[in-house]
Amino acid sequence: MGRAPCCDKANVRRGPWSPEEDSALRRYVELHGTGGNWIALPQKAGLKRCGKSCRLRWLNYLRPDIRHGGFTDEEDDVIFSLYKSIGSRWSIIASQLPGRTDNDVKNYWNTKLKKKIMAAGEPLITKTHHQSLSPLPAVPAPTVNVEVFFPNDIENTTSALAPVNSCNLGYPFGLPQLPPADDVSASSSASSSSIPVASENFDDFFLPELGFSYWNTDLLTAGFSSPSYPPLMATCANSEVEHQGIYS
DNA sequence: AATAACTTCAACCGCGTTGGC
DNA sequence: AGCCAACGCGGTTGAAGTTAT
Repeated sequence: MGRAPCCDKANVRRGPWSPEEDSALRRYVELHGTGGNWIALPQKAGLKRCGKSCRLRWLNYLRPDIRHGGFTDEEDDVIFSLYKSIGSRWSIIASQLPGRTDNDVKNYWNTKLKKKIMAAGEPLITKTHHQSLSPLPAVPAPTVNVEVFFPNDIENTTSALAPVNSCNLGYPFGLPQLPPADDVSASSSASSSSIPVASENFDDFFLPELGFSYWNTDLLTAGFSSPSYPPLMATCANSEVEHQGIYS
């Protein structure tokens, strides 16, 4: 037995959205918000559409902050860099590109950027999502020292040495929230004596063969962040692994 | 001008995750 | 703790548009 369908397919419209449907959905969301319930929304908005379809249409096309049009070279760089690091995790990649959706980034990668990069002779070495989450038992959880620099930001440039017992070096899921301009506590924490304690899952994320394009989420949470991010440069070294790189 | 081949991207599908009960 | 509805995501599809022959 398969999964139950999310809606009654016989009684919902499918395929491309008409301008009338777009304006009905836009008007409803602008007046009432989504109410946190996409399933109930189409009926309230007078649409013969599946809630899932409404959600997708809003998120990928109708949202006011969506950017349409071609990708810039800077965006290309971000996509390629992140794809190399984390693979096809499009929602995370898109979250670093204001106004772009995961669907946009995915389509752009699959139809244009991948070909462009291959034509340029760049190797497309990456990890799939599942591979990147697989433990690597060959790498023992080490004690590491992490040194942090913010080359473009005087406020945060103070390098900080943060000894941690084990380190979940991972791509910074949820990039650091920028502290308010008058909030000095976040930026000063990077150089304070308050050492963040990393979590236990070092080998969940550590991919030594890719170099240090990974970062410790706990350190970011603790305030190792910069308004000028990227680039963020860091070194990570211990007796068994040593990496240095620039995230950009 | 016709049409085949190719490209683009909006939309769909189904699975994993989350959160409320 | 377990169930289940809803959400969110990544992979895939297919219609529409564009280019080549």
